[in-house]
Amino acid sequence: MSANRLSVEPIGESQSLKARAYKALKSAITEMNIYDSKVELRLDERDLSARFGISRTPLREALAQLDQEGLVRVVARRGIFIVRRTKSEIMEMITVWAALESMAASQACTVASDQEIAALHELVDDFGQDAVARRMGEYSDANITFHQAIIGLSKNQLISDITDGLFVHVRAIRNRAIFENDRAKRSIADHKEIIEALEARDGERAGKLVCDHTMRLRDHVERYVDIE
Amino acid sequence: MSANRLSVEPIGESQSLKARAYKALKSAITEMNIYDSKVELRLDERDLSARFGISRTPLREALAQLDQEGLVRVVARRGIFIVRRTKSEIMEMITVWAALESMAASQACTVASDQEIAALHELVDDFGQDAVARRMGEYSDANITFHQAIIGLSKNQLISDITDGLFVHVRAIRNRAIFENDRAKRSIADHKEIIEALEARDGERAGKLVCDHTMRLRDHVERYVDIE
DNA sequence: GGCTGGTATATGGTATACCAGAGAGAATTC
DNA sequence: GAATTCTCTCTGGTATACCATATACCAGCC
Repeated sequence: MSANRLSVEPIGESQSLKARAYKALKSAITEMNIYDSKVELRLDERDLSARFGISRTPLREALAQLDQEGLVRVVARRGIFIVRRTKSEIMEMITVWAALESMAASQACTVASDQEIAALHELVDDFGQDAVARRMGEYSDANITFHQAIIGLSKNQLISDITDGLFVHVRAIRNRAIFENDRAKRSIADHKEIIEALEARDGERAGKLVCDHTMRLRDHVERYVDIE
Repeated sequence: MSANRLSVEPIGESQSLKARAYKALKSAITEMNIYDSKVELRLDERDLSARFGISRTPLREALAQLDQEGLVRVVARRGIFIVRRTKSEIMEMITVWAALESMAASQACTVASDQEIAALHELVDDFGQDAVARRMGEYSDANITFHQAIIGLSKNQLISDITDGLFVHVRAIRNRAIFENDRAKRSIADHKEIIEALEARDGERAGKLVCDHTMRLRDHVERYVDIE
């Protein structure tokens, strides 16, 4: 190591208080099981600012951002409430997810490299039938990882950004038996088929497979998941 | 615009200053031709708050929201800048638009009423060949109206919200010869075909037609529109 | 004369005080 | 005792003062 040269990265890059409050709040909200029983859905600006050790101003800006993202709803002189999405809103999100990932898969066939596509195998193979028997939470995460990977192959940053926003909400109901065992097995078969289409550079087929796959999930949630 | 029309706001004062500042700024930004020559792209918080007659606090919140939407970029101790999207960003937006409107058309086949679909004819027929010769700006607006109508038929609020956000950006480059005469004629033919598919309740075909139609626009912009 | 380092200022970030309206519970009326 | 009104408090909205730093400009040293 060249000790004769000063470290080029003293940086520090101290984030703004707003950004830090935003991250902290977002992860706190997404971690908690807002669909379970009687969790407190109300927040208080002054209380939060005190607990974060910052003033209300940057905290308010963070809350305003979360409000726009739909994680929280700020009501004048009433309070700040963590929002539970309705079932139909979840349906809409999955529909948008299906449309965008389908397009991403289609595009990936022309812009992704062979290595990138090949890398998808790991995301599926690591999760054989034994693993399926593990906690569904793990499978759910691996499942979302796979889908995010496909989206990433499209090199379309906007699609990635939008779907990331959606996954935050969809993940919140993952524990509600969306992915039970049978679905997991079927899901893995679907995933392998999708990879095949990508490897064959068949954009139309890849798009259709992805769309159908996700729309089946949508129908499943519609039928078996009970929210509210 | 009809200035003699009654204000749609029954009360007017109930909106927060933030909301009003947001609306005012957003319309001001979207109206200006930010891709033209040497427009001033820099904003100043204090100057704006003075001109709006409000304090910096609600103005800053409005700006933060515009920042998150991507219309503006707030840089600490540097300034606030109206952002010009890059060409590749516009490409991504049109791609997302294609994916979502395609899905919307497909869904519309099952959830839209006959009357709702029939109403689409007006949006196309009112714009015959004569009208095509009018200012392209008008056509562009009518064009977007048609697409928004299809999206509305899907009854998917999320798709409407996302695409509304995209149209704001796409409209900003509408004057840059996206829709020249030939394309307009072809476009109208496409639109009629789309309506046929919807009337036949052929979701798959409607989706594909819409997708192809918009992706052709994408290719056109890719080839002929020069940004930056 | 040109580079270096200090300094003024412009600008977004943050803290804080105050405002106004919604709600709950006390006070009042019948 | 029940319905109504009043008041008090709690909460988000707004105004304002101050803070920290990026930038430009200026002075001074080589």
